[in-house]
Amino acid sequence: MAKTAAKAEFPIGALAKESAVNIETIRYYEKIGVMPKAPRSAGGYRLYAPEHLKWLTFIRRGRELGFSLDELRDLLHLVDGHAYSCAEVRALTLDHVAGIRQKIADLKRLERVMTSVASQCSGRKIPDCPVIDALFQAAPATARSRRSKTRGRYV
Amino acid sequence: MAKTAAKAEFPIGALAKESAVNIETIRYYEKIGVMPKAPRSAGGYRLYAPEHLKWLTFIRRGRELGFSLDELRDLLHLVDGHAYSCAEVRALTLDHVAGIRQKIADLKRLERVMTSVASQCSGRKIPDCPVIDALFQAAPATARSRRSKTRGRYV
DNA sequence: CCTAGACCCTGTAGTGGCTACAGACTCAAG
DNA sequence: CTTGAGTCTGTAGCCACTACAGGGTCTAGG
Repeated sequence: MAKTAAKAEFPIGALAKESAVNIETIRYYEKIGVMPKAPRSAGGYRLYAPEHLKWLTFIRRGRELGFSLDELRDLLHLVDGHAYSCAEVRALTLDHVAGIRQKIADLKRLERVMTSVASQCSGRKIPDCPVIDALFQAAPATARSRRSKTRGRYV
Repeated sequence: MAKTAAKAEFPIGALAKESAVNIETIRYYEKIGVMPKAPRSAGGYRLYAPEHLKWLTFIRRGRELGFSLDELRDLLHLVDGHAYSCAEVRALTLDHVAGIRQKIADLKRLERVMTSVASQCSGRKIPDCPVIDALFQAAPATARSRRSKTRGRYV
């Protein structure tokens, strides 16, 4: 446990448990450069320090709040270099909120359509279902269906 | 235009234009069995009839309403065999609506968190941003973060 | 010292729903 | 017969993981 090493190193399994992030995901994060490369033991095991846990927690939280790994990488580089201003970060965040609002609006529209269509269902065993009919009709214009960047289907 | 063929056959490009679905996507749909295999011309071109357009419109609409291709395949097989009851379809639809509501709720929660965090930003150029601080803190329990089936990140 | 078993390693392939290419072929008009 | 638009197949890429296979390492107990 104490050899020549720094304070309190731990292997990837412990980091996974602490952070509630999968081992494979951690390795993946390292591979794509979202997590820094961990130093290795003589046998090739990754060795982590508390900073890594903070870093990973940041990523997990960010993912939960809907940031992409790309965005988080940028954010982390900003933070790591202490070169960020609160205004920068807020701008990024508000951008993000705008995206979320858009998604909520889209989903609400969807909910309205689906509900109204389903409510017309008779429940009888005939091939005359309004849901099916609705699906056979082309959509009315579908405005705003290609927003750059936020191109995910999210549904 | 009229050889020995049936009424009004057209190639994939026309179908793509009519349906507003990409050519590649149509071929992909055929490959994975969501679209039926189209008959071919002597030279190997796919030939489509109006039924195919209806079928594809159904898929596009369904996708816009958030059905997965799997769900649509089932739906289409039901419809194609005329074996569906309106009740069956309604059940599937309402299930779907429930999923949408869940997503809306999640996104609203997200929006609230992000907005409140961003609103605390001073805009000054110091390394003391509440967004960053929030990201460094572990999430509070994160209840309901693993709902089977609806496992997409949707954000 | 040896062994068992828990842990870790790399690399590859799969998920969903497409999109984008390369390189070859077909078709219709001039 | 040529030209150029359209089409063909097959493969690889996107995102953010997840799930293996087939090996190596570490450590506690005998």
